[in-house]
Amino acid sequence: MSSITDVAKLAGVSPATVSRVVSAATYPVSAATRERVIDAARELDYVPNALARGLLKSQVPVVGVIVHDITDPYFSEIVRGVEDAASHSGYLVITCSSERDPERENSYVRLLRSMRASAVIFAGSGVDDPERNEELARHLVGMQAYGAAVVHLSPPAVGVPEIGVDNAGGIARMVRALVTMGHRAVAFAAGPTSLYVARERLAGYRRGLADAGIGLDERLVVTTSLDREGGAQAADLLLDGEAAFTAICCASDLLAIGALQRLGERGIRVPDDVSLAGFDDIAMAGMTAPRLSTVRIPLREMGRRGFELVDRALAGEALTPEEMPAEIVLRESTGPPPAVALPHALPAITARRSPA
Amino acid sequence: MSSITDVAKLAGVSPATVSRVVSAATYPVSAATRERVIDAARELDYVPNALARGLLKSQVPVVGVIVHDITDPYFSEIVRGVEDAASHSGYLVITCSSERDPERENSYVRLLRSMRASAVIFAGSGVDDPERNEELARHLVGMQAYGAAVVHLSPPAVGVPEIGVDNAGGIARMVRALVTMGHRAVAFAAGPTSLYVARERLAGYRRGLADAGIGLDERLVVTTSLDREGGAQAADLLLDGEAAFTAICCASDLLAIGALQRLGERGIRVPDDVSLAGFDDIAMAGMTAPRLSTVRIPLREMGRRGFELVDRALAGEALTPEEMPAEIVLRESTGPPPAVALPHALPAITARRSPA
DNA sequence: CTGAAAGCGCTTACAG
DNA sequence: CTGAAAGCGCTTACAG
Repeated sequence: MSSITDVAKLAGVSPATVSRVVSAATYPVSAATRERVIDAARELDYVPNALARGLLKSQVPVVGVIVHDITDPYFSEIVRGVEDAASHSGYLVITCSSERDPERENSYVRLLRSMRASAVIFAGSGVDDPERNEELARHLVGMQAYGAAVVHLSPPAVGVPEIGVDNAGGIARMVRALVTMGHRAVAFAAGPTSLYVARERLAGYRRGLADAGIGLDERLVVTTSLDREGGAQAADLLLDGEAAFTAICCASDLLAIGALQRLGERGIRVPDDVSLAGFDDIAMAGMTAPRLSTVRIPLREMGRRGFELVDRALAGEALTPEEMPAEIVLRESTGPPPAVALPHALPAITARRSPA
Repeated sequence: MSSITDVAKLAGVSPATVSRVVSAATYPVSAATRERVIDAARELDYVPNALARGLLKSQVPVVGVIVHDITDPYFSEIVRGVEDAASHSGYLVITCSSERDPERENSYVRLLRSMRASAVIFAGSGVDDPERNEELARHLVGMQAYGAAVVHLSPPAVGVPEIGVDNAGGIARMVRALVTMGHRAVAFAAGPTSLYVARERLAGYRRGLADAGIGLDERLVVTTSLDREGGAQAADLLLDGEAAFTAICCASDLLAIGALQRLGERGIRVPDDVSLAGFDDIAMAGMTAPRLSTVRIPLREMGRRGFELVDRALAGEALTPEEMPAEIVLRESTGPPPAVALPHALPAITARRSPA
């Protein structure tokens, strides 16, 4: 491994001069000297040591992204956006799948701090855990002390996110679209109330109903986990309940996909017997049969924008909160309501199945 | 930001002593001193500077994973496995979506080198590009020069991968399973021949056919891209071709999902009219309707194992190549062949649709 | 335009 | 068991 000193020797100049031509800095160096340095660097296959540089600058061009799970398409899409923007500026991105576990999250942030990462981007929604927040806050203060930026892509435990999502508006619009199709009894599969996003989306459901002048039937709101299992569970709960419904609005695509599957297992056709809508518009939403109607969030764009904010913050600019749009996209999983609503239609559906 | 010196002062000891208690090293320090240091460190919220440490050790506990696209579930699963294993050892993982572009790949590896990352794991299959390989090789030599490990999870341009996958065996077994169900005319949707994996999987198809004593019909092998679009294209090609087939074996799940969708659009039922099989067993394979029969590769496990090898290599051990198994999982997209094979059954299928 | 020198925050022989 | 000193590879005032 050749160092700056090796290059300096070979080029017959001082290390300071090599530094001046090799680093991005714009510093006057004579053309002849510059060329000799470049030749020497190439000859020695010199690659600057970012650690040494980072030690001086007290940070390295690395940004960490805290996600729930990189395997969840919602997050991998965001991470990709961050990566695209970051790599343009010569930054590397570290992925941290915290599984929403405060301990893992803290340990990741501590590691990021010890590495003097230039920034942390929180892509997942916060969970309510005062204990977590105490230690996390300490690390964040520590990071800011050496000049790192912190950006939230979703509401943090306290305060406003640098980049929010119009979660409530998105769901409200979807509910209204369903009402326009003729639905009056729209159920809602909500995520856990400990998650900010889930709460916002539930609020959107309420608002959508209110906008349409439809009263809320608490029996039509089922709270489960924000994944596929939760969706299956929600479908069962609704089907085994008393309240009539002709559409199910889900707080996430994964939830909707789980519901779609369970509905299929129970012989219920979508959208003939019931309409179904998701949220997020992950790639998978366009691959199901029928394809899912959903609310689209520009996930990748959100990641990109997240890095842009990091870049700005690093440049000393103050950040003003912004919000990503959430627009509905209607595909084949939604349609007009059936003649008889579920779960009352269940016996007929079962009968329809058996002879086949 | 307090440094080791600050802690030393507060504890009334030398920086060397602080280093000895704070770093993982097992060095004799009296219990009393140790305690004073720990108290001082806590009081100052001291977090060691990994950059300074890395400068001395000439590497930081960071490993880079080069993937095609973190958004592709095949790769995010692997990355998650690496992450799980890495975080146990206090390593951070950097994701690099190269899009199989030699330039991006080189630039990522160079960045990793400048950061003195402890290792690079190549998760994607190599592409044939001599030019790429020249620069890449230089960077890899550079990394090894400072003690970094390099691990391939798929065949590299030259040599044997540290962790291979039984691609050929997996496809061969799937072909045999289809033959057992009664199929004789099994088509194959292959990936681009420039990709090692794609070539291996094609070889598996050939072998499977040979094992079953069935002659190869070149018209039944269609070469497209390894994604959803490729799958739709493959379905069209086969359907618009002359050769009869009752099953389609795909080189990847994404390919199979694309084919499934196109088949559906053209009114063809799976598995009634044609059987369909994928490869990889990404999460999505279990969510389609019908659920996809496929060949399962333990992706996450592969990632975990990849980091374990890094760990070993870093400890100075020599690595011996190993192979991950690929086992078939039969779900609902495969079944007995229809009475009349495609594409000859097409007119009847079209007729079946129209009246509806 | 160029160089000598100090220093970023650690670790590690070397003494004691 | 503890400490003083050197050095990892850079960058940046400060001189010239």
